[in-house]
Amino acid sequence: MDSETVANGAITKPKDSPVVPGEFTFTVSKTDGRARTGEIRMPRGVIRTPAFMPVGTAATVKAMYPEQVKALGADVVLGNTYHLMLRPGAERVARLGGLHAFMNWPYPILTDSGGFQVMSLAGLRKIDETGVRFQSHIDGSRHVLTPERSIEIQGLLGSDIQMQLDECVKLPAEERVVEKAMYLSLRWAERCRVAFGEQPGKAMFGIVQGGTVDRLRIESARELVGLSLKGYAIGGLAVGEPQSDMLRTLDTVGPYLPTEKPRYLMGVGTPDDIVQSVRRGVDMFDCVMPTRAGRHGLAYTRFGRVNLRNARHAEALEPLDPQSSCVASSTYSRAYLHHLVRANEILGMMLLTWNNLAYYQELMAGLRKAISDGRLDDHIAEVKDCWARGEAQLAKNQSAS
RNA sequence: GCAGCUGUAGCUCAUUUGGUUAGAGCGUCGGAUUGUGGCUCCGAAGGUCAGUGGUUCGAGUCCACUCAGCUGUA
Repeated sequence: MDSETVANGAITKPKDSPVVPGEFTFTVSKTDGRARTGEIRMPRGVIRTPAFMPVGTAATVKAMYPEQVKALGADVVLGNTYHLMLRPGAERVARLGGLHAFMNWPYPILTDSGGFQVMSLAGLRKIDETGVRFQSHIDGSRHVLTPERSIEIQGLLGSDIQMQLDECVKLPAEERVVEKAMYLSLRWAERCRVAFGEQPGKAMFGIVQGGTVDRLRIESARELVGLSLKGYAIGGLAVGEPQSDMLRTLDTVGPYLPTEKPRYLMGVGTPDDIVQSVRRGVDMFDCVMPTRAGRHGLAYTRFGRVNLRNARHAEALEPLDPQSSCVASSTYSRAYLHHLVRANEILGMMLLTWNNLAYYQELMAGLRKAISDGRLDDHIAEVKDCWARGEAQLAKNQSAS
């Protein structure tokens, strides 16, 4: 564990992170098959890729101190247009000095455009060429989000990597629905690019859509690349389709994306999803899995998943992972975590979120090193073997008790 | 002591004038969760309807007694 984070049991003030003026750049230092490792540089810092970005929707990575998130090795967090525009409001965040100062995270921030949340959260929503009309899930108030307004909001927040507004379709869906959403997203990408203009040191990413239809994905990627953006996201995956469909879609899209630009697979995923996607050349990920699962009592570890709600942990004195450098993983007994989760105690959420993010960052660091060393496939085999052995052990303990 | 009320799943309660296999919420035991609602969803286990006896073709339901709890009263 980074001593900075736990010195004297207190969260310490982070060292100032002076903003270094400069361009937004991506350099690949090593490849292994289709996988690559490298760095995205921008004034607020460096993102080591492949990267996992903890999700900090409402200007907080839930149940974590920002200082902890950084100490775990996260170089960038995700913030959210939809949530922040509703509460506390983009203009207010701007008046308060921007999102970085507001949430005490001086490092890079990527913001989602709000398209996905409108699909997954908002009530009554209407999508047309101009944008999205929706009702807030908080108070029912009515709002309009256009591509231009989404970029404006992300600018007010001070986001370093801004996402185009897109329409994300839940799968399975009819092909014509997916196609319509893909073309609308393309037109919105162009409007977002114009609205974003030229902003040194910052980037706007486009989002490839098209469901699991190869023809649509290829068309989407081709058109987007024509806009020569600074990075390309693959959206609309892990939204209900089997993993095999997702991986096949990555295989399809990969060749159409420029190798010198970062690739971001949005909303993914489980450790296995991430490992498989890194092999296919993805550089960036974000997912609520480690944080949400943590709040619900599920731990991700080197030895697979552990559901701490389960009665079998009630008197288990061993920690989640005695070898881990993370305090939450190596010091607290499963019995204690079980109790905290059952009692719905805040500390339970904090410790499990901490453990999960630690594991995710450890997973990414391992993948980066393996790519550097040119032994990614061997490394992945080891990682998966460890999950399998852990879960077999858990099953054995269960049948024994 | 007397009178009244109450007794159904671990808990809080349903169960139309007696009528198929007594239900719900919470809890318990599992599972799901992928560009975050600490939200939510799915499945399972769990009952001698306080007990005994009676009336009836048929009783959680009606009657008697016993037990337990609550309230009032001398």
